[in-house]
Amino acid sequence: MDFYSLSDKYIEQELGNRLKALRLQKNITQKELAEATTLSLNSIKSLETGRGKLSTLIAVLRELEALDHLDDFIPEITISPMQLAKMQGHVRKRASGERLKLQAKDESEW
Amino acid sequence: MDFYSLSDKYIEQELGNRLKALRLQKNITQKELAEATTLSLNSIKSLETGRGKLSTLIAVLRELEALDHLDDFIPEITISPMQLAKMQGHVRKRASGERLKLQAKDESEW
DNA sequence: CCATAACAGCCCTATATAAGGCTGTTGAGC
DNA sequence: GCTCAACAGCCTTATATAGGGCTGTTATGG
Repeated sequence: MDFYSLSDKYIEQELGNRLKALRLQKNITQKELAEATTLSLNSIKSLETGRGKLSTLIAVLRELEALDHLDDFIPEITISPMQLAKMQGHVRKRASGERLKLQAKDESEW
Repeated sequence: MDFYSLSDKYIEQELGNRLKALRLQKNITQKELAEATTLSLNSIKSLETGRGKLSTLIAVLRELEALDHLDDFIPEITISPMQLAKMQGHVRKRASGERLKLQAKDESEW
């Protein structure tokens, strides 16, 4: 699946669809999920349409027992000994110096 | 990494930290990232402290070229031919019938 | 050591999500 | 086919995030 060819909105909706599919696979109702997470039914419904906050997502993932792959998603950056040596043991805390120019998103609808 | 033993807040913060590390690895400033995503500097800063919306996260991941692992994170549910046969070709659209009881979160601070 | 860009953290206002309720639709089980 | 729980969608109010600005701190390059 190549997400880069898809719009942000589409990805959000797809994420919502998958959360719903995950819930149904476990045969849990939206109401039950709301109660288990102490969130409102509306928040669960919104999340399954792709909207919502990070905190909502994480609470739901925990209840759906789907937090496991968070590590693959946004991996912890591990600095190899070689890299660390090259940086003389110094870990960068700010971006600086010459950088690639990122192109800003244009006006076209995403 | 066992996320289930960690609080939601901690996980959110950890996620923010990793996004920041990812950005620094690419030597991009928060301001550059804000411009590239057409988000505000404040939104980027908030995201890196673990707060924010799903839409913000996805926009940033796209710019950091980190959308790839979204699939592993919340995989598309693929129904095996055997399962599909067991369900007689019917895909469940609602939770129903007998279900496990989920325990609601108690008052203790997460 | 010095100058400065990168960043954290606060402010205020605009906007979107969260919560709670209510109505209409539909799929699952009988 | 019927019934009713599960769900979608809309409304209102409360709350959190987004946007923009400003100040103080500090990592980084010179």
